[in-house]
Amino acid sequence: MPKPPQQSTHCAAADRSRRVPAVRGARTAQIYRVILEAIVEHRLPPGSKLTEESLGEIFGVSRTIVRSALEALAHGQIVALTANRGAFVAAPSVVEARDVFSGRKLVEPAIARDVARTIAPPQVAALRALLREECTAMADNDRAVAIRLSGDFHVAVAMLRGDGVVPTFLKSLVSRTSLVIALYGRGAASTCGHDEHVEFVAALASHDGERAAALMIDHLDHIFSDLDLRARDDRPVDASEVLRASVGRLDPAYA
Amino acid sequence: MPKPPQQSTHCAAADRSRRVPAVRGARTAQIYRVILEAIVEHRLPPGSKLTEESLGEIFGVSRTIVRSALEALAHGQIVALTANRGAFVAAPSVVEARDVFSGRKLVEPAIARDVARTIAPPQVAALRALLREECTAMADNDRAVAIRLSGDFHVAVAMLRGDGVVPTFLKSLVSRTSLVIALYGRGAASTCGHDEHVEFVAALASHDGERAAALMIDHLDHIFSDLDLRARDDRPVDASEVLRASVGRLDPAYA
DNA sequence: ATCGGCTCGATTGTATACAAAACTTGCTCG
DNA sequence: CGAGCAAGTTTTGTATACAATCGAGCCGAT
Repeated sequence: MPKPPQQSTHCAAADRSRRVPAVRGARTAQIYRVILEAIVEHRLPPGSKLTEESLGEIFGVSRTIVRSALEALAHGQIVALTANRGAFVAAPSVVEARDVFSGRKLVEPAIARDVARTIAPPQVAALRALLREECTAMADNDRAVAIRLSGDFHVAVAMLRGDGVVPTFLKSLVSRTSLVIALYGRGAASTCGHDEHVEFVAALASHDGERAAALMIDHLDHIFSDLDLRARDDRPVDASEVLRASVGRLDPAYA
Repeated sequence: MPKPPQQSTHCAAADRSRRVPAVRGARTAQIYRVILEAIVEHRLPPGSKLTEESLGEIFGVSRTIVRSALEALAHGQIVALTANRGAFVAAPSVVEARDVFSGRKLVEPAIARDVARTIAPPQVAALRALLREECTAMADNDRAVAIRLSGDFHVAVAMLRGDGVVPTFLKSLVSRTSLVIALYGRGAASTCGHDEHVEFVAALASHDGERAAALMIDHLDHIFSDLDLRARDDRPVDASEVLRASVGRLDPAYA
């Protein structure tokens, strides 16, 4: 009988920038990441069809790998799988949209309270650095990146308690929030909670957990109330085009 | 271009008892469920090897399906995949064990506060019914079922707010808790928070959110402090045997 | 006796083949 | 002109084949 692997040293040391949920191969993880990023940055709108074979062609792998990545994405509700119909970028219903925000409103204030207690100056500085990036992106009118950074901020706050289940959960909620905004967001309002982020960091820095929690709730309410919850029909986009562009700026391995 | 599927009506209607995270086929879901149950009920101890081919033989499917189920389980950290080595029942490290409890202590009190506000008499009755089941199982000395029901109780509380992301997250934490107990639990202490459950329901019934939250924290602390966090080496068990038994009591389709 | 290396068997990683299902298109008929 | 049907095409679902990798056991050298 084979020996079990040594106990996992938590979430091991070195991964590149963003960790990816347990996905077997490196290639699967790569594809997972590229597709997720395209979705989160609104380059692939909700409802877009993700055909296994064309994805496989783009990434230079067989459907086997692509399927694995799609299943992983489906697990996080980023992609919807329909039997015999295939994979589509998820289009959260209004009910699901409410659910995502209800989840965030449950978890994030609790995180804020926790973090406010233990946060140290260098961590405050790190958050402020993120805010500056956000600011730059908004100044450049780079909407896609601004959306992503805005989400990254919330995740970064959660990660101050260390990586773990809660940050992972929040990551998934943040990604889905991006989908909700893609579907129901109107105009620029949804992206620019920037000032609210600044104020929130101030509350954290002064160890005022209650205030931080309250600000977080307001912030989430604000984003939510800026939605127009009547179904939109963004017309789907050709996934091949979008992803082929992504592959351009990847490791040479995927030339 | 194919039309995207209609927006998901939240978490669609009919599944059998327990829902399963987005897994494509019915067969994959079935296998997922059987393995998960065996793990949660401690019939498959942490570290057990799950060989694709033997599982495939047991369930009468090819490795393709088994792999899919294993990947889904790995996504919830119930199973650990190691490159070129295969799948093992996860053996959470001490760090991970702490993380799981820290996640639960963050989320469950918040849930409790929320539920206490809105709970109605029939829901209280439903929880009490669950408690009676728990009691029965403990009286019968049916440890495996008692463990599962104890977890089910926590999930049931979360589901009072409706199905959604938070209950799903909690389900995953509860499953992992079961693994932690399998590894580090000592004696019967870990299972029988039964009295604490009773008291907790009383707090909910009287709409005392603060008390319910406090009781929940105590309860989780109690379970956690009953652990012996020095690594145990349960010797792994033959997965084939255990699962073959499970298959016995399944749909005739898997004869 | 122990350590290092080698070969063999077992198991996973990936691609591909084939079957089933769904979508498309074009035709017929009302 | 539109609805309905039918063959053909595309795409998914599953099994299987083959290559790559890992671990175990054996052997020989120190």
